[in-house]
Amino acid sequence: MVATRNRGSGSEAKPAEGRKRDPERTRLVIIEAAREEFAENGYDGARTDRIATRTGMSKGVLYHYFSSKDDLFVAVLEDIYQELRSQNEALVLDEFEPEAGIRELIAHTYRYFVDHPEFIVLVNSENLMKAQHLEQSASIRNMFTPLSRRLSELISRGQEQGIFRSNVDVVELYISIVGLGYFFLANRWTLGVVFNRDLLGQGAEEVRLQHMTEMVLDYLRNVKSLDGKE
Amino acid sequence: MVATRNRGSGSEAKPAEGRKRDPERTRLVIIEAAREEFAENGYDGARTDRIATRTGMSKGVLYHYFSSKDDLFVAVLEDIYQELRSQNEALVLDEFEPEAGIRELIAHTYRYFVDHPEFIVLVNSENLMKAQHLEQSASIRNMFTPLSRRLSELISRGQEQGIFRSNVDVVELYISIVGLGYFFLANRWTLGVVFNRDLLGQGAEEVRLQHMTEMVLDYLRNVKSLDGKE
Amino acid sequence: MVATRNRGSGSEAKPAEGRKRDPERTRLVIIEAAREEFAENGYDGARTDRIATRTGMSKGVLYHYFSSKDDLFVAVLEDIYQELRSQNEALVLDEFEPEAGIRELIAHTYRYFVDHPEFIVLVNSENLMKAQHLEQSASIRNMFTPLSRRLSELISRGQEQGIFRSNVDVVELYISIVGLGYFFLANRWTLGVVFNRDLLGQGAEEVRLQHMTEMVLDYLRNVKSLDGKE
Amino acid sequence: MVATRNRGSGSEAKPAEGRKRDPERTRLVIIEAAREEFAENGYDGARTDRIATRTGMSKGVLYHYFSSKDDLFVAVLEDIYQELRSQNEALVLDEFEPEAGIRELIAHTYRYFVDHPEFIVLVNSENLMKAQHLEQSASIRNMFTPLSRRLSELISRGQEQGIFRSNVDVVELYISIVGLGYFFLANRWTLGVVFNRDLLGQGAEEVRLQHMTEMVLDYLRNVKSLDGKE
DNA sequence: GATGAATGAGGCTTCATTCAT
DNA sequence: AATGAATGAAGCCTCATTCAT
Repeated sequence: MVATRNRGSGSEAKPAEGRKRDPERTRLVIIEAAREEFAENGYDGARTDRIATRTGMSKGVLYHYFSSKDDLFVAVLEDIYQELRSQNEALVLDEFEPEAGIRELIAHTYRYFVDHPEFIVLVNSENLMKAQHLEQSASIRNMFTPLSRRLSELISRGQEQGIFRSNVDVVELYISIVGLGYFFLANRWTLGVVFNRDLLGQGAEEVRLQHMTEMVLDYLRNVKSLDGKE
Repeated sequence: MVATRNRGSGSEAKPAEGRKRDPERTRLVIIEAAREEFAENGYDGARTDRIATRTGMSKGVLYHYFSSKDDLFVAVLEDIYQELRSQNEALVLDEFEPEAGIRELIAHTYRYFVDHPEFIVLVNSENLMKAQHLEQSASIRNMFTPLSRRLSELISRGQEQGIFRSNVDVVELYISIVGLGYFFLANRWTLGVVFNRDLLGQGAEEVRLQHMTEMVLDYLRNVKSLDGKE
Repeated sequence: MVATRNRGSGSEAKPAEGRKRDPERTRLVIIEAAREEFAENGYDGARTDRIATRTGMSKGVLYHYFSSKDDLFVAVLEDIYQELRSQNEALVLDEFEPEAGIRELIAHTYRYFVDHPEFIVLVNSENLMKAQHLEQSASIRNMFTPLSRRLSELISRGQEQGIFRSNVDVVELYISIVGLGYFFLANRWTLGVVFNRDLLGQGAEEVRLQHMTEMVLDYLRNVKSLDGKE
Repeated sequence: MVATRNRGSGSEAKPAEGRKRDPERTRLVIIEAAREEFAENGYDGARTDRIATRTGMSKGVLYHYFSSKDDLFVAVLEDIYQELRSQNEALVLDEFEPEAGIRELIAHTYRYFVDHPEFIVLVNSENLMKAQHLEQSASIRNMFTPLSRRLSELISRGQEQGIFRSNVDVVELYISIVGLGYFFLANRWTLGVVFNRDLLGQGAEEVRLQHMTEMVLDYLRNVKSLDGKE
């Protein structure tokens, strides 16, 4: 997202052509470039040289703005998490009926991952390193608790209407919503090989979305409580 | 697994003490060491030096048995997929009632990931590289179609008994079964930060298993078909 | 010294607060900052960034006043040598009896080095570079010949009074006077290690001064000439 | 010295021509090359690339033998101090009459510095860094206490014979013996400029030796004690 | 077969200096 | 005059791989 991404004009990053000496902008250009590089190669596979090349500036500039590759990685992570969160906040769940709200949330979340495949690689990298960067980042800790709360309210409304089950752990639910899409998108290549099925196209993506939406809703719907709890 | 891991004698890996010149064994020791190294650091983060150190042998030996780091990585991947598959095959699904069979499959699969966290890192690494190694590996392509078939049979039995829904895409289902656990286990660190919840302990692991089991079963159970299609 | 250091008001260096556009003053502030930086790190270890930081001004200013790091180093050297010389000149040797004059000179010189440890590092740095900067500096060549002359006069008086030996090479003598203190002060750290003795405190400094004073005076005193020349 | 330097054959360092794969020798070659580079440029001015070039080997080799530039510097320091000490030990002071012994010690020490100008630069560098490397080196701490003892014995003999003064601090004395030569040799370039005298040739070196020998002996000789205290 | 010394390309970072503003 | 962003050469160090022994 790089903070003000797409704000105002549809302006675009890259070498900051035309404008010169705009530190604010330069910083964003660097984060954008780093995001691409880290996304394509992971943390260890990323090269500071290539990040510099992507910015169209010299390598030294990176270090004028960020103290190290690590520091830059943190900035990229903060940026992309910020972006995901603001995407989430753009979705006003309380305008929907409970089931429709869930459907929206699932689709919205999934589409974010489809549109921003960088997120997956960056987050995988960070988990490989046991979240050592995120833990240092004040801006990220607790970042998703607001979303938890809003989801919680949605579920409550559904429960009050008698259409949603009781005993829903919102965090577990959200992890499932994310995980069902994330895992598929992240592991399409190996999954495609072991099942000998083409999972890379848009068709496969839509099939997945439909499947996972059903699964989540079947879990939430109240009917099963009749069968006795599980 | 390293192919014949723990098969035959209860012999154990490492420097192959006592025995000399057992090429077969040496090869396994190397794969074992490489597996650990790749698992802790990912492909790019792994160091051939450290792999050598872990084996207790010299670096030249690695290159005697494997032509490159890439080659070694392929061997490790083949080994661990082989292992997962044989774990799967140890689970004889047709001995179970349909629902119990699903429960077993979910738990079995999940526990494999819990016990072999290497799998996750290795597979993530391979997906970062778009499965370039796996695609070269004859032994892996189609590796999971047998499992698909067996799962399919289990579902069919459930459908015949009227307890499972119709219209189940077995591959999608299996991806969900795996993904619900894998995603959680792989991303525990960042999830823990953004939700400010401790997800690392065994308690959290069990909660997860229970949640995902419910979700999958709720999806499979027939009741919902009454509500009209989803 | 920075030329007019502490001259006139008791004003002090640093960011030149309050006053604006005082090029003369700015120049001095820079030299002062550079002196500290070079003194702490030697020529190669010094950083232009840190010099700028010490001045509280931007790096561009340095290059406005001095054309290069080298140029700045020359300015610092000239400044500190100027300072040493004016310290020397403050000592009016002809007001003393010969022996007392020597004692004063030794103590005065030594105390200068004690109080200005920068001198030692700067001069060592310059010798490492074979005095390439000094040789370009017109203001420094011959700088100490006045002192030689005054020392020479003092010795002559002593010789006339029959208390000092004949055949004294004044330059050699001055080098000894300086060297006996300089070497100790410059190499306290390694000497302390190899002799396992603490040489860093003020106690050790005073012991040294006394020892070297005795040595120089014993050399100058006439008595030995009785023993036959050496 | 590089440990076995000049031992056995008159073999010489450099690229280890002819011989291949002789780690022991390679290590010495590296230390030799590093010694030259550090001696010519000081610690900060030295370049690892140039050290590698001097060895005739690739840069990676340095790091196969030493973990860092720092580590290499320590090795060089240890080597040269070892060398100085063994030079010292080659001088059997108790074979000389007291005064002759002192003369020998002075000349011996001075000539070592003349022949090994590296020593001066290395030690100056180390003092700039406050002996941080030496303090970590077990082999150097206390290295000169044996010499102190031997010098002490020589002085005692002189005192017993009534030709040397009492109250001699051996460490101070030794620092003077070293310092009178070291300071001159180290600072010839700047001294030459400020006194406008050529101090670089062999002539100047010999004049210096003579002057400093006189000075030290005049200090040690007993006569002055008649004059009362100093 | 086995060792580990040696290679050399390339990784991350620094730094004196320049230059647009 | 002054700022500090930008440059690019170079600095220290790493690492997969090769090769003499």
